[in-house]
Amino acid sequence: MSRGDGHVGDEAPATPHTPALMSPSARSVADVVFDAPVEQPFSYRVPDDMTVGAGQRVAAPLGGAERVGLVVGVREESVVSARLRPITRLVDAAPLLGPSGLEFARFLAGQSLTSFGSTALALLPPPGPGATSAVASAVSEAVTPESPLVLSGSGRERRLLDRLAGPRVALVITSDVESAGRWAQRLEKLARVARLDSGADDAERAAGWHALATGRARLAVGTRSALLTPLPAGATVALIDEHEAAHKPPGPPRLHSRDVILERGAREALSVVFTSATPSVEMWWRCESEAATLASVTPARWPAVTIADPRGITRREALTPPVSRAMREALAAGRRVFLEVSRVSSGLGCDECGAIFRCDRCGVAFGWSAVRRTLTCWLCGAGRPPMDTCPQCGGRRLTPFGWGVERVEQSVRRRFPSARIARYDPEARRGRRGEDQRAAAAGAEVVIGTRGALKLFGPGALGLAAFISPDQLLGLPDFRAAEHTFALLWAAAERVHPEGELIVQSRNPSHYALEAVAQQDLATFYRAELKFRAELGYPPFRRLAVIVVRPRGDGLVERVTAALAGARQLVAYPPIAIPGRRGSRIVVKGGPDLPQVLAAALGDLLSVRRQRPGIMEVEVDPVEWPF
DNA sequence: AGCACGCCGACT
DNA sequence: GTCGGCGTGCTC
Repeated sequence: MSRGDGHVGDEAPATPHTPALMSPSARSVADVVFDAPVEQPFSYRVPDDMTVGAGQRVAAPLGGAERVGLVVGVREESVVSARLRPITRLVDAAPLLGPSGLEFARFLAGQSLTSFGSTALALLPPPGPGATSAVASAVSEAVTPESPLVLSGSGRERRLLDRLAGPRVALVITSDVESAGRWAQRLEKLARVARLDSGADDAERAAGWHALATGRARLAVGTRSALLTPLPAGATVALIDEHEAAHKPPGPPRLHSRDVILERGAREALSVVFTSATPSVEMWWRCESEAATLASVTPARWPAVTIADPRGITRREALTPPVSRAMREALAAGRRVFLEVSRVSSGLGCDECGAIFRCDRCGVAFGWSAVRRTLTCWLCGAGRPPMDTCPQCGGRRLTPFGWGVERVEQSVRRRFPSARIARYDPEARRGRRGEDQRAAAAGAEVVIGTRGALKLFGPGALGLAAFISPDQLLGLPDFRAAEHTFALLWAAAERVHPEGELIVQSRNPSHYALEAVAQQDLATFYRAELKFRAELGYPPFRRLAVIVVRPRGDGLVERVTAALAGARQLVAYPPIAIPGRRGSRIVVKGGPDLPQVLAAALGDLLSVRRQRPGIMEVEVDPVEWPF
C-alpha cells in the first residue's frame, strides 16, 4: 500500500486536445483499451472535429464490431498510418477518470491479474447520456490521514449516519441494489443523495457521478461501479457489511470492494469507514495490528442461545426437542420462526461424536463422493477411502451431511400441521418463483429457508431462529467455512427478539464459532480462527489464488504447473480435476506480493489464454471456492 | 472476449 | 462430395 498524492478524479483536463494549436499535418491518435483479455491498447485516429482525452470512453471498431473502450492516452503524430480507423463516437462527453484515476485502475488490474481494460470498464458506471461537465479539479486540503474505522456492534449503522451528517462529501458503497436503495432513503434525510447504482437509470447515474465530482452533491450511494467516483481529499468512503462475500462477485474486475477502498483511502487521504457485525478475519487482523481501528462495541440485547445436540435423535427427525418446544412457545406468543437449512451435502461425518473428517495437512473438510466412495481434499488433492470407524470416538455410524429444505419441511409439517409454513430458498431456482416465495414467506409464521432467507427479517423480528444442521456449513471444504458460519449465526441472533431464542443444532457444540455467538463475544471467534489461519498458512497470513485451467490437448496444465514450480516464493498444490466440468484447478499460496510473483511466473501463459469459456482463469484472494 | 480462417470426421 | 467441429491467430 503506497501513499501517493492526487486522487482518482483529479486534474482531468476539460479540453485535452486543442487541434488549432497543432500543425495542420499533425493528427491525433488515441490509444484505447477494451473489455477483453488483451493487455495492449489499440490505436485509433481521432476525427478532426472530435476532442477526446485520457479517461474518456469512446466507441470504436474492433474485430468487426463497434465496441466501447476507454481512452488511455492521446498522441500527436505527424504521420498516421492509413490503416488506422477513426473513433466512431464519444460515449462520455468528458473524461470520467483523471491521470491518477487511470493509474489506480492500472494498479488494480495488476492486483487481480485481469486486463486493464476489463478492470477499468467494470469499475465505471454504465454509459448513459447526460454527462456534460468534465471531472472537476479537486480542491486539495491538508488532511491528516486517518486509520480505517470498523464500526461493529449494535447501532453501527446509526453511528455511520451520524458521521455522514457532517459537511464532508461521502460515498456509501453497498453490496447490492436493494441495500443501496435502503441507504439512499436513509441518507435523503441528511442531504440530497446521488444514486450511482443500477437502482437509478443510466442518465441519473452519469449525472450523479459528475454531481459528486463537481461538489453539486455531497452524498452518494452506489455499488461496485461507483468505486472510482472522483472524491475530494478528506471525503468519506463507507462500505456497508464489509464481511459480505457479495463485495467480490465472480467475474471481472475480480476485486473485493474492501481492498479497493482501503487502497484508495490510503492514496487519497480519504476517511474510510466500514460497518459489519462480524468483520472479515482479514479486517479483524488489521485492527489487531493497528492498521485499522475497531470502534468500541456496544453489545445488542442478545437472545438466549442454546446449542442442542441432535445425536441420539432419530435421523428421520429434523427437530430436536428444544427446537420443537421453542417453536410451540414462539407460535403461541404470536412470534415468527425461522428454520435455517443448509442444503449442501458434500462431507462425511461421524453420527456418534459429530466429528467432521478433515485433511490432516490442510485442515479443510474432505469432500465425500458416494459414487466413487472416496474422501478427497479439494485443496491438496489428497484422496483416501472412507474410514470404517470414526478415528475420534471409534463410532461406526459414518454418514454424509444431509438435511435439505424439502425433508425439513415434511418433518415440520408432521409436527405442526396447523401452522402457516412457507419455504424460502431463492438460490434453488431463478425467476418468478422467487417472488411467489417471498410473498408466501412474508405471511408465514414459520419460514424454512437457506441462509439467503435471513434478509426477510429485520432486527428483532423473530421469536425463534433455529439452525437445523449448521455442521453442514462448518464441514464445507473451505477454509472460510467457520467464518461464514459464524457470520450467519451472528446475523441470525441480531434478528431475534431479545426475549426470543436462538437454537443451534450441532454435533460440535464446543466449536469456537458457536461458543462466540452464545457468549456474544467476537474476540472468542477471531482468536481461535486466527490461530487456525496462522498455523496452516491461510489469509491474512498468506495469500491464495486459484487457477482454473482447461486442458485442451496441448498439456497446458503441465506447462502451468512447470511455470509455477519455477517460482520459489510460491507454493503450488498439485492440479485437481474439477468434478463435473472438464479442467483442473491449481491452488497457489504466496506472500503479500502474490499477484506480481504469479504474473511473473505465468508470463506468456497469462496472455495466451484464448478459449471459449476461459482457458485459464486466475482468481486472486478468492472468497468463495469454485466447486 | 468475439470472430474469421482452416484443417479433419459423419452426413443431407 | 459438402457441413461443421473447434484449434489458432487477430483485432487498431
